[in-house]
Amino acid sequence: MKTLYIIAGPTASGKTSFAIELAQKLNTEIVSADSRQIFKEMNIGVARPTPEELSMVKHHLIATWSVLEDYNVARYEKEALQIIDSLFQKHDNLVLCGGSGMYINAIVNGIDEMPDCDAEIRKELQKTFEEKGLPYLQDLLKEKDPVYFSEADIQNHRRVMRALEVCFQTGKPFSSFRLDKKAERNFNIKIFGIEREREELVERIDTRVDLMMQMGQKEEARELYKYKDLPSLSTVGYRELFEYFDNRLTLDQAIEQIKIHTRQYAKRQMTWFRKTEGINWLNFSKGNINIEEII
RNA sequence: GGGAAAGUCGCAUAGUGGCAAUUGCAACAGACUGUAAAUCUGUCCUCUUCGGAGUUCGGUGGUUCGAGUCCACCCUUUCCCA
Repeated sequence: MKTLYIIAGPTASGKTSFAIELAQKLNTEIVSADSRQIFKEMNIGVARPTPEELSMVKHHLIATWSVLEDYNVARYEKEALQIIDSLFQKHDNLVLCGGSGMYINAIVNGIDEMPDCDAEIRKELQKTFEEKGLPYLQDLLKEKDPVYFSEADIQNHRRVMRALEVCFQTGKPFSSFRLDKKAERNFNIKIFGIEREREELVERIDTRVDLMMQMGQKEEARELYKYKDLPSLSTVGYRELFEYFDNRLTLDQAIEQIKIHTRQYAKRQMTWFRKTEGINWLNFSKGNINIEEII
């Protein structure tokens, strides 16, 4: 039976180097589960593994798509699964490493099949949202899909709009597609969560942000400024620098904001992973982890 | 030395006689089925059997039924003139 080793955890916890070590021990390859490292235009700011690291172990789904692309979890699930299947042809074990909880969840539990939606519909909804506000969309959802309306987070305009776009696209309620069916996978899954004491994680985040700046994150962001309104560029480490370019922040303020927002992101990741079923926590703040033991 | 302004719950900010006190940030907890490094929710003086109870607005006194708000003095800070 094939086994997929999943390495999850908050940003700056040390997933990358651990995954590489593990993959080397298992003599296998790594599939990324990172919603931002997948873009080829983003490098420094998303802490993509270095060329050296990438050469140590073969990586997949890193720098493979353009930020212009409309990427999403469903695409990720399909693509990653395909890669995983083909890699299992020649390997007994594989490593999946990343911090995007939803992406990992799509691999582990699957995600219900939903019809594609025209970009036009989303644009229309966005416009309606800006012109008429959330309450209007809430009313619309209540009418189109009372089931989802009663159970969804109605305050979250993203949730409301996503449901509506499916309703409009298909003429059926969004909830009718939400089967919450657990996917069958033909391989074993072992999930490990990397954990660090908060104080240490904060330190690591701060140092990493400073290092990114030294490595030219400002220049990278400048290059991507033209894409600043794309969803993919709505990313910590970029949006703050865009504000600096717009003279809304000083450079020091932008850097400070990046550090704060990265901490908050890490916290959200922990909230997500804490509820992940079957996760084995490895506390890197408390001594060394013996890889042999977890294999 | 003289004059002016200001001190509010971690930081910033509102409040000019009825206030446990506005808003933003941070922090903490949480949600998450196609934007997910996104987006959203709750808590945030203390205690609480969640009904309340007890302490607050630089300090000390005072006026008032009632003071963050008015008065006096003191302390501290900033600015201007020396």
